[in-house]
Amino acid sequence: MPELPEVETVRRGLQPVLEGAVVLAVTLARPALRYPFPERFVERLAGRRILGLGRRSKYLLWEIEGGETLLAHLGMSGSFRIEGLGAPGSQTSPGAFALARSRDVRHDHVRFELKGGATVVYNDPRRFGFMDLLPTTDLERHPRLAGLGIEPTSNAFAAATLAAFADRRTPLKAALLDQAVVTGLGNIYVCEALWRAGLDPRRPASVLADQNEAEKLASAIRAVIAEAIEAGGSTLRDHMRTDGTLGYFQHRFAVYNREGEPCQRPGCDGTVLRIRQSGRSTFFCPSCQR
DNA sequence: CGATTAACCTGGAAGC
DNA sequence: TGCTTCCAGGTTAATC
Repeated sequence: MPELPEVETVRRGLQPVLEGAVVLAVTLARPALRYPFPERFVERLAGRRILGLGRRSKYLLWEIEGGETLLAHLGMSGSFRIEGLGAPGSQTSPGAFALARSRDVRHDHVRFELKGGATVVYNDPRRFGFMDLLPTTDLERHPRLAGLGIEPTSNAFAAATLAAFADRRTPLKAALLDQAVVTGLGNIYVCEALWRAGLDPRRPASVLADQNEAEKLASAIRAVIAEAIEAGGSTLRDHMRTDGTLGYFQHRFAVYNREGEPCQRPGCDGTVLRIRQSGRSTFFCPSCQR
């Protein structure tokens, strides 16, 4: 499910419940998700306080008292939900699950019981997600985090970041999906950002050697990510917030999932096209994306 | 080196 | 009502 905006939405939903909370018990329904759970996962968490909840790219980082960090990735279909919270307005609305992919308790894989009565449940039908637990001091060296590029939400991200592609002939689409230069983008937001920038996804990434194009694309990425976070992410099938409500940025897609529809750019009479690039669908308007 | 493809898994939608 | 095929917000190992 999740690109950066969806993971950030989940982080913001979990933060008020997890930050400062003490883990009473952890229950695993199976020995592995995509990868096995780390050694003594349950024992290393039980009785500990959660100090903070961060995010790097599409990874959630739970800072645990005692110097360890829990790393969680949602894969394609992972979600967290909160149970047992009495606070008004934070209860899961009964109809909410039915709107996203139907939830099945068979896919509840991890339960974190917190002191005070709340339980955080990780559900993941496809099990492409995973969790790891490691000393916080080793975090940057974790194989999954070590190669990640700049966050598009950070002040460090600019047109100059994209100049790294100046000598790359790979298509723009593939370049932006690669997490090594800019990190956090996935299939949806790459398509949307390239449409906003008016760039053809098939163009060689070396087009970004042009300062003008790099500026346009950088601000398109920045804007689409910020707007999507603001909207609580995009719900296609699985993504939901921790209270069970859905993201709504999907209603603002210009091209993603809009094959055959007229291009929304004022003055453009093109039609949204779907093609296949490196095994994934790309949506774009061939008439105004050059 | 760079660039596609297959694989990991389940379930929903579309086609016949 | 089936039964089959395709497709999905990701990542990575294997294969050109």
